[in-house]
Order: sequence, then C-alpha cells, then structure tokens
Amino acid sequence: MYRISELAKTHSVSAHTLRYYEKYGLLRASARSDSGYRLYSEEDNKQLRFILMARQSGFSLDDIQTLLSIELDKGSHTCEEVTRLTRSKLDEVSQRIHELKQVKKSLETLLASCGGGEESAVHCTILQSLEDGEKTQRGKN
Amino acid sequence: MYRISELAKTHSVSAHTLRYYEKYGLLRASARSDSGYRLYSEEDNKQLRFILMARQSGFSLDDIQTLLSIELDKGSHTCEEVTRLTRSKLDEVSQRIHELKQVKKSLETLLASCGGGEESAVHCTILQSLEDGEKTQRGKN
DNA sequence: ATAAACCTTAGAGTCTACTCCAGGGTCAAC
DNA sequence: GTTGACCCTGGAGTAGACTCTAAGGTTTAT
Repeated sequence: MYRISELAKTHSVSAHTLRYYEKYGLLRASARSDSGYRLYSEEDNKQLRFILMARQSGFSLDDIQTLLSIELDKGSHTCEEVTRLTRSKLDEVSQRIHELKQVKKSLETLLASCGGGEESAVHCTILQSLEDGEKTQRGKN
Repeated sequence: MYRISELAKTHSVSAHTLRYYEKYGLLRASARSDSGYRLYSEEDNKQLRFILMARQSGFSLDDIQTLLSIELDKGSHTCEEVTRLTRSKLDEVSQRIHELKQVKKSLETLLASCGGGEESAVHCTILQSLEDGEKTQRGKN
C-alpha cells in the first residue's frame, strides 16, 4: 500500500491532484490507515496509470469518468462506445488544430509585413493591418 | 452614433461583451444619452474592429490592451515592440499546435488498433493500451 | 396607456483542472 | 519531547473570456 505522496511521486503528480481526483470520483484510495491516511493498492496504482494515460491522450476528466465506467464493467459495453468517444475526441482535436493553424497564418502574415526595427510605430504595418480589418489570411488561403 | 446592440450586431458580438470590454478597459463608448445609454462613435466602431481583428489573430485581451496603448500613441513606440509581442504569440501558438499534434497522434494510434464494432469491450484494444500504459506514440515517433 | 424591446448597474456564475490555504492531527528520528 | 515531514478536511482562489441575473429605467409602436 502506498501513501498519497508516494503514489503522487511515482506518477509525477501532486498529492493535491490525487485528492482532487477522489473528489471528482475518478480514484478512491481503497483503504485508510487508523489515523485516516489514504492507502492506495496496486489496483489503485494501475487505475491511476489508466487515468493519466487517458488524460495525456487528450481526454477530459469527464471523458475519463466514462472510460473508467466502461473499463470497470467491460462485459456490459461494446468497442463501439469506446471508439465513438475516441473518434469524437479526435475530431475536436483536429478542429482545434485547424483553428490554431489559421491563427498561426494570421500572425505570420502580420510579422512578414513588418521590419520590426527601432523605427517609430507610426507606420507599423502590423498595426495598420489590424486597423484596416484586413483579413490577414487572404492571399495564401 | 450607435447604441450598444446596434454596434454589437454589426460586429456579431453580444452587448454583454461590449460592456465587458468596457469594464476591461478596452473600449469606452465616447458618449452617453440623457438617459444614460451608451453611444458609440465611428471611432469607437473602428477601435472595436481593431480589437476583434487582434482577438481573431490570437491575441489575448491583455495583449490587446498593450496593442491599443501602442496604437493610440504610435509616436512613442517602435515597430520592435509590436513585432516582439506578435512573435511571442506566434511561438505560443506553434507550441500549442505541436502539443495537439502529439495528442492527435495518440488518438489515431488508439483508434487504428480497434475495430470498434458491436463486440464486447472485454478485448477492446483501446482500453488495453490505456491499461498497459503504453506510450501510444511509439513506433511512428 | 400599455406592451415589447431596449437600456442601466453591480455582481454572481460558467468552464476545466487544478492549486493553495487554514487549522489541525500523526509519525519517525534524534 | 520536540522538530520536521507527512497527512486530514472543507473551502477558497486561479486563469480567460465571457455569460447571465436581478431589479430596475427608457423608448417605440400600437
């Protein structure tokens, strides 16, 4: 059995975070010491690994709730449920990447237009683009 | 002069948002009616356009504060200040894209491994990968 | 003259995933 | 027997950009 900060250290998270996960309903210590300290079993350890892997793969804590409820009773669930969640997460991430790429292009266009030297900003083309309400993406898009 | 919801409609934002920008210090209506209604001038309109362009380009409201203070007194500032801010924003965005691409790769690897049909989740490879704590990025990375 | 559609303010709530705090109890070492 | 490192709980605070609410006042159309 591990105490909270042992488990925390093993997984490079804080003890705070583990208590937070408990409050969130993701991970309960399977025992307590006489003095009330949380004691985590090997099973708990594995469950935490599962949680952190999922988090690293882009799932929200809410999603992880769902994944765990499937994981803990696999027999009553289908692969389809898992792939649906995964695919929808993938769509979200792809969409976000797409948006950020637009933003990146805007910023690059702004930068490319401006020398950026010590001159006064009076004629700064970045400011001018923003004033003019130019779609900075134009041209290349 | 425009009333708040006229200006809001023109720029497809809510009146709430305009009041919020005022509280934030980004955009003050340049006049008030006898009854206290905000009245926005053509200048205000332009300034809002500037704000929204910058926001769309990925600047935070805080950044926009800075950009505006430069914009409103260009003489005392240099292009360098503007490009520095822009470049740092670009770096942030690039970094975030990079992270999200990692996440995307993880999700794709998970998905690729699982058929996702109506079968029971007992042998679902996605769940298994998460259990095993496999670095799903491996192989291709 | 009254209803609908607008406007005002101050302040609270939303979302996510923590992070920190106060105020206290527990444990191991010297 | 005390220091220091650990643990507990409940609850507040953080970031960013809104979004909404309550409780009213104003304008416009009918």
